Amino acid sequence: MRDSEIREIRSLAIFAKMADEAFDRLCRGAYVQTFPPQIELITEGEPSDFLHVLSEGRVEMFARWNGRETTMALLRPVTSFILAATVRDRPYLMSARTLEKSRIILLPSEDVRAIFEEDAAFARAVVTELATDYRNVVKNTKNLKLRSSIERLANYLVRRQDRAEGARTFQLPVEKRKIASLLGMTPENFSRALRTLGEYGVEIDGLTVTIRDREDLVHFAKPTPLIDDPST
Amino acid sequence: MRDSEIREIRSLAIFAKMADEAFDRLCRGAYVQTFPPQIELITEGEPSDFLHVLSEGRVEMFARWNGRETTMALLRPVTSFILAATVRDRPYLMSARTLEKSRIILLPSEDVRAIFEEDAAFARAVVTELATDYRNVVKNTKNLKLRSSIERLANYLVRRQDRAEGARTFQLPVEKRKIASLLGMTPENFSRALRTLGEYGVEIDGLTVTIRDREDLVHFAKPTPLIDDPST
DNA sequence: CCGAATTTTTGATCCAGATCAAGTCCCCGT
DNA sequence: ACGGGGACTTGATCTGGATCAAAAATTCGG
Repeated sequence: MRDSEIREIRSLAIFAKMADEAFDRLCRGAYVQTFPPQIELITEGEPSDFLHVLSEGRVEMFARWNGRETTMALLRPVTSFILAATVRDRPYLMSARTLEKSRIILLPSEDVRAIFEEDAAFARAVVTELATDYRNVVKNTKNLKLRSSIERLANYLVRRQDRAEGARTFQLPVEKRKIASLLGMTPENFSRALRTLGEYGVEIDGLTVTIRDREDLVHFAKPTPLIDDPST
Repeated sequence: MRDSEIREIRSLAIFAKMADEAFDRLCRGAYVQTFPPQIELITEGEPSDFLHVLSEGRVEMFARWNGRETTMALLRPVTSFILAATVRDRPYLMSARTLEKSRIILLPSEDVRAIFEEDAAFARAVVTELATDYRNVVKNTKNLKLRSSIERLANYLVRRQDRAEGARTFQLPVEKRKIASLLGMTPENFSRALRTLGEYGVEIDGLTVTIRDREDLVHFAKPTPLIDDPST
């Protein structure tokens, strides 16, 4: 593993405070791999042999049942993923695929669990991470159950604008069909919903979004930190 | 706190392995309260001052947004709830109300966090609990996004029968409207879906369900451990 | 730069599930 | 036992969103 990668991992909240010795041991068993786009990195149901860290590129988490498929999350560097499966030593609940050429760091789950037993700082960080993830999934459930699809889209755009530091114009992070699936809607419905939001000052050109009147959009979207703030 | 209650809490996986000293300290600050039915124990958005343990009775977790409300979970003894909010010292994401007369043990969140910092066994147990909870919410999301409402209901009944150790006849745990909301459907739609499942050998009389032909129902429901097994 | 494949949009239609409106049933307190 | 209120069911209707179909716009490999 490159020095830059080691520093990268180290900077993740989950690894930041653990003892050097433990961190070194974790890195010893780790390896890095670069994948082309559209590679299925992990498949739901399989044993969780590695904790994954996305170092470069883009990854989609998704799930399948009975011939259907839905996007569960879109990841960008630097993030770890499938921590819960690793910790519990249980099969993956979600699958993951690269959306573009991506570099993934693989940490053997056994090592992660072993070091977790020994290093208290690491254990605490894992708790914080899992609690945060848990709360984000709960927020997502509320989003799905309490809002219509157009409301979810409106709030998604508001959040995107926040992420773009409030810029009037910003880019959607991935193709629309993925965002549609993430929000629990079809591409067709997504497209129409976007047009409908034109009434509230949303303009769209390809992946470029312009929010003409944020006030107006927010008034419609009615965001709340209890659903829409990913940090709390 | 009564001796029986102390033993009760102690038997929860999350508290089972911690040091006696730490456990005693946790109990010292704890107190117990009995609530009548329909009392809102906690309200989303409020600071998470206590980790709650349901000792007797029944509790509903629910969430509100923009005048709408949805059931998030139904709890029965003995369970802790809102662990993630406590650990992260963040506002509750869900509200909770008693469905019947209930006894609740309240553990000051500050104590929980303090002891969590000191007692490694407790920290590990918290991780396991959070990872399990996280995975259950993910399963729930898959259930919501990948299945129609009648498929969710069919799988719910299969799970219920499992919980009743496979008995042909068993009782629904709460009023139907709550189950409907939990499954993300209206009471009317719930009622009709139940009738529709008659085709697959489901009979209903009040809260009493009889599964005439489990094979048939399972064939329709297509359960998978990656959604329907709460233990993995 | 061209052609093929994929995504996106638009239109038409369909359907699952919501809403509205009445009953009916059941529980519960007096 | 009776009356009242909520829960449940049933029917009628409506609608958000899905599906089907087919252009239009993009992307990408060669």
